[in-house]
Amino acid sequence: MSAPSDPVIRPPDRPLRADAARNHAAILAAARAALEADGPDVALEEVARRAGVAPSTLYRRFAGRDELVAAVLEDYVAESVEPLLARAAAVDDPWTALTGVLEGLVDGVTRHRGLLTAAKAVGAFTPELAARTLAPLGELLRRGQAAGVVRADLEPTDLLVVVHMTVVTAEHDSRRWPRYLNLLLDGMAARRG
Amino acid sequence: MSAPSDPVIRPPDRPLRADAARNHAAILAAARAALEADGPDVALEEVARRAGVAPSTLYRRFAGRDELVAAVLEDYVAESVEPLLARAAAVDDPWTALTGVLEGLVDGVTRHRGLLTAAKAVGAFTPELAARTLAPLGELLRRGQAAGVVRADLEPTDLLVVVHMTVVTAEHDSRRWPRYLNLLLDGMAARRG
DNA sequence: CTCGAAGTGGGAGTGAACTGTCGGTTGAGT
DNA sequence: ACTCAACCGACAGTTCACTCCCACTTCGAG
Repeated sequence: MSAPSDPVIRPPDRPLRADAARNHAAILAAARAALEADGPDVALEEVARRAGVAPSTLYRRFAGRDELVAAVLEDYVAESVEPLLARAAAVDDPWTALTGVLEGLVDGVTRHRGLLTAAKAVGAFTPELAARTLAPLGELLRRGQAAGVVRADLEPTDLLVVVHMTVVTAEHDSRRWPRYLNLLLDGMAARRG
Repeated sequence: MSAPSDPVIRPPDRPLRADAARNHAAILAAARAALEADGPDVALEEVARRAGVAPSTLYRRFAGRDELVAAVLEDYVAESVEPLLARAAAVDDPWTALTGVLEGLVDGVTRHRGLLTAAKAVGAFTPELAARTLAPLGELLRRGQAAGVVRADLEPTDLLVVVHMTVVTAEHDSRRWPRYLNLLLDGMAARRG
């Protein structure tokens, strides 16, 4: 019942060996690509194939599908979403900041539908992860409402819902989502008195 | 290589025997229920179990998963969607007719997410099926535009997109979709002035 | 009511697709 | 040069789609 070389619980002090780190990164990249190309249910075998490693190696790095998807998601958020949110926070005009971040989110997510679907399926959206994006998003919303350009009854989660709504339109026509986002933005703008 | 008793290609002149027809209906009903309860990937074995028939009977009635899902979808459209469209066509006020049908569609589809997901996965949305709903929908849209209450640049497929957008909000909170539909309807109404 | 045909049950079985594990081997780091 | 982390390939085990078979039941035409 001991753990001879437990792949999951890894002492954070000892760094990965060079080749192991390479594989780790290759698997993450391969998983992201595979989720897009082959859908949210890709076989881990296929991910391993794309990464150029044996399936057993994948299982040594990640305990299973859940952990792999969670890692890919974490990777994506840290690399794409958070910088976007940070840039938006630096924009002066609240409306521009808000629409810009929504456009950026939709644009990114439409290119990672497979990942997001898989993440939902395995429950990779932890409260912590959600909070990390909702907090800055809520701040943008608050600024817009304070400036009187955004409807007062909107909540931070509404913004995620709006992103989700816009993203699904890409299934019908991948190039017309700005049209539908504008439809929603129309509804979100404060009513002119 | 001959076909001793080919289960799929059935002479359309000879009707099903009473018990066979019963099973056919039971399987369709069971499949619909199973798709909701167990998700779009339910095992056909499970469907057969729910229907109270042997797996072999299911395969005798339907060639495979694709055909079963297509039949369930066809059934659903004929039974729920088309009557709804027909009722809306009889409503006098164009705006009421349009919003009513959109609400009805969303309400129905949110209760059949599994079916719709499965249908998408197996490509059961044939152009013919789409046309059967798009034609009446387009007519409702045309009436609204003629009356000047709906934005002129909307197209029939936009209405399906709007339904889809609204339906996905149910994943976040199953009871708040009217809120988001209203957001969209705001954007769809003709600009006053 | 009778009888042939249509339909069914259920089990055994094939093959494919995956997940996850094991033991021997390689090569990175010291 | 030596050792152990990390690798690979093979494989056990599962699940599921779909097929085949045949004795049995049920239907419905005459």
